[in-house]
Amino acid sequence: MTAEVRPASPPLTERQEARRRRILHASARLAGRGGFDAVQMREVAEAAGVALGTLYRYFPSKIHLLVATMQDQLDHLHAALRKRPPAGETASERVAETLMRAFRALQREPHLADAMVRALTFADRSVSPEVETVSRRTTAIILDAMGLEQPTPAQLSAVRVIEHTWHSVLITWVSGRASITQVKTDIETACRLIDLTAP
Amino acid sequence: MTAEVRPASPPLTERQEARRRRILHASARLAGRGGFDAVQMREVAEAAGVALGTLYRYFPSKIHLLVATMQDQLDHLHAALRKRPPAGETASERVAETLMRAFRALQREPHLADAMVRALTFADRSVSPEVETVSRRTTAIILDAMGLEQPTPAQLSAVRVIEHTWHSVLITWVSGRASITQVKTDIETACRLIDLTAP
DNA sequence: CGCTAATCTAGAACAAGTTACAGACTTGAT
DNA sequence: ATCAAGTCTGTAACTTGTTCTAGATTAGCG
Repeated sequence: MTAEVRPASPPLTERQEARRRRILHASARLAGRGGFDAVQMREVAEAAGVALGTLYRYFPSKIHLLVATMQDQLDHLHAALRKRPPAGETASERVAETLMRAFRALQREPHLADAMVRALTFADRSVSPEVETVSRRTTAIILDAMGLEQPTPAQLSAVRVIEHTWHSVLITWVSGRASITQVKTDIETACRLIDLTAP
Repeated sequence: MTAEVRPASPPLTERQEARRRRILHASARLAGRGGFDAVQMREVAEAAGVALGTLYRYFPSKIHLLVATMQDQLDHLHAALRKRPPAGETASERVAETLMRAFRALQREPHLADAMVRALTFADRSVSPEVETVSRRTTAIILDAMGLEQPTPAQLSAVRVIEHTWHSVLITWVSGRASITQVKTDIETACRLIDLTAP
């Protein structure tokens, strides 16, 4: 019920690392079909070839599991983005371009997006550290796109608002309440804040 | 599993209206204690003096119930805001002031806020109409604060981003990942977008 | 190798959201 | 006032996330 103290996790053995991978893989695969609801802990455990208790030892809840899945996907995305950086003239264009590229990646797996986004926003305090990690990685991606050495406090505020918009627009998109054009407009609108802070 | 077609709901008898009120009241009271988890359907039914099946006839899921609870609270808020409109000079100041007032109202009942915000963002497609209603009311509150007759498309975009920021910052606040000062800063930053669209 | 602690497995058990159903009660129209 | 249709009640069952337990396996160490 309350958050656990997380002592710096001991290094995993090879077989444990493999188990962890299998679990995350199974999670992503099931999510890729029916979304959040299709990720059922018993099925994940079976697909990963581990006992239910073991699954819970690795990921203390379904939300933890899905947030970890998201961390994983974000890593892939960040790597892909580094390979081909955005080409826009201004910082705000580059950020918007980057986020739209991320969005198109999500569009390719809408069910997976559903599972990850719902888990991320439903997460309670016990998952805060993991959600923070996701947030930091997102921030890093945006700052990368801006291409700044030392962002000013005003710029960091703008980035925060852009991130809020990003998360919330994803929610409305996965729940079918926003069209793809709407997503694009909202992201671009939020990105204008960057121009406001660097004239 | 899939969304139902909702035929324009027939008018409720007096006793039915009373039942509905009792249910919403019980929901808000339980939420006011332990938040989302404390709103347990069996307990709501018992506290409202209706059978479990009846509760589900009025609100087809826990999420529907909590979103309806939010609609209810928003109405109260909107009424209170109309009585004492925001006093700021510029539109963006007035919007920021209004949202901060709403935020202070939520702070007074943090558990209730938790329940409503979590439900709102976890809602899937089957709850879209109800969530849309909440969104429209929020938009109305913001437009009221701006005090405009005919908002331009650009201004409507800005309002959308402000709303995204509002929802997302609430999520981070209820999950303990953002301080109250952070909330204030983020709201004010988003509101700057309004100035950008009306020079 | 042989021991000990940690980990893993299989499966039962529990909790809360949701559904199903039989019988009692209301409502509205005649 | 009576009847049919719709609603409500009480209760059990079902589903899926989560916890627990007893015994098998594994890892690390002397």
